[in-house]
Formats: sequence, structure tokens, C-alpha cells
Amino acid sequence: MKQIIPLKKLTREFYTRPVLNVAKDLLGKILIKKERNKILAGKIVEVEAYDGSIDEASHSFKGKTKRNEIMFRIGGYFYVYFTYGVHHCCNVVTGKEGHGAAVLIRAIEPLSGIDIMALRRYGKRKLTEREMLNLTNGPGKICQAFAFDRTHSGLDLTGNKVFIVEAASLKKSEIGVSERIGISKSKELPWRFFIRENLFLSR
DNA sequence: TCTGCGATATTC
DNA sequence: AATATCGCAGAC
Repeated sequence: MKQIIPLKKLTREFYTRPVLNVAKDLLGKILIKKERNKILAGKIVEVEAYDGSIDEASHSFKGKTKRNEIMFRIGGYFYVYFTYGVHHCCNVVTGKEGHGAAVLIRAIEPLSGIDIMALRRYGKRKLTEREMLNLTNGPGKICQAFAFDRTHSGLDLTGNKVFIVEAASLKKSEIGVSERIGISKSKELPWRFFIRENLFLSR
């Protein structure tokens, strides 16, 4: 593929900022996973921030455990957890070392490797329009399509296996804000961010 | 189009 | 006992 703008990987400095800034700035960026001979890529269109220092819904609120230890690392690590006995969810760790915060990636617009994602999600290559829109529009769906599981937890996003690259930045008017989805504690915090009008949002 | 429910690992 | 989810079944 010919590139006009070079793919610029997000740096440690990007990730070590406060979680709310990182969450908003991740919108529009491209998540990439390199596999044996395939590249999976998609535009991040919906995220949620979790900050253990003040946020009861965060895994890190009550301190370090075996599961959430990654969240307390310096920003720029990948945190993947298993939930409901069924699904994986993937997160981007943010902030300084010792601060337990991360951004949950909730929805992605598929760009590359769509045939692989289709196979993993539906067991076939040809999808209906509805299936196409449901390919990666939720945290569990992203992990199924990209085949993320706990073996990917702790990967360094400044490395070469899984990483995020720059893209044209969004206008403020393009970003929507709401309460987070599927939680019961700290519900009132408006920490969900999404690209308005995007077809691949989770709801 | 919507609502309710089951699956079931991990943590507290 | 609760959960940062999803897809299916059944009602309408």
C-alpha cells in the first residue's frame, strides 16, 4: 500500500499523560496488530477512561491484584482481561508508573485484515452489511476479531507486535461524550468518548 | 425493534 | 455475589 503520510507510532510520551487526555486523543488513531503474515488494522472510534485513584468502576480502584498489575505500569502497555467467563476486553495503560489507569477500547472501524476478522467472528468471509457493522463494535468483539487474549496482556505498545499509529487529529465538534456503558459504580462520570456519527459505534 | 437470559472465569 | 459482554430466543 502506498503511503502519503508515514506511519508514526505513538510514543511513550503520548501514553504517560492523564487518562482522560489519552482517551480523547486515541479517537481516530489506528490500532495495528502484526500477525505471522497478516496485518490487522482499524480506526479507534469509541473508548472509555478508567482511573483507579477516583473511579470505583476501575479494576485498579482497590489497588494492585494479579489481574490488574499491568494497569499500574507506566503508560503504553496493553492490558487484556477476561470477563463474564466468555469475553476478553483490551485496554491501553496510561499515566505514570504506579498510577492505575487505562483506556478501554470499545469500538473500532475495520480497515485492514477484514477477511480474517470476518472468519474469526462469523466463520465466513462474505458478510452481510449488518454483520459488517457488527464486526468490531464492542470490546469483546474487537478481541475476537483481532484474536486478543491474556497472552497479549503486558505487551509494550511502543514495540512491534501491537501498536497504535498517528492519524489526522479530530475537531472538537467531532467528538461525543457520555457516561460509560455496562457499569454500576461511578456511573455519573462522563468518561466515554466517541466519534460522532461513526457507523461502527457500540450503540 | 425490544427485552430477558445464559454462559461461566476471575475477583472480592 | 458481582462483573468494563454478547448473541440468541421469544414477544410484539
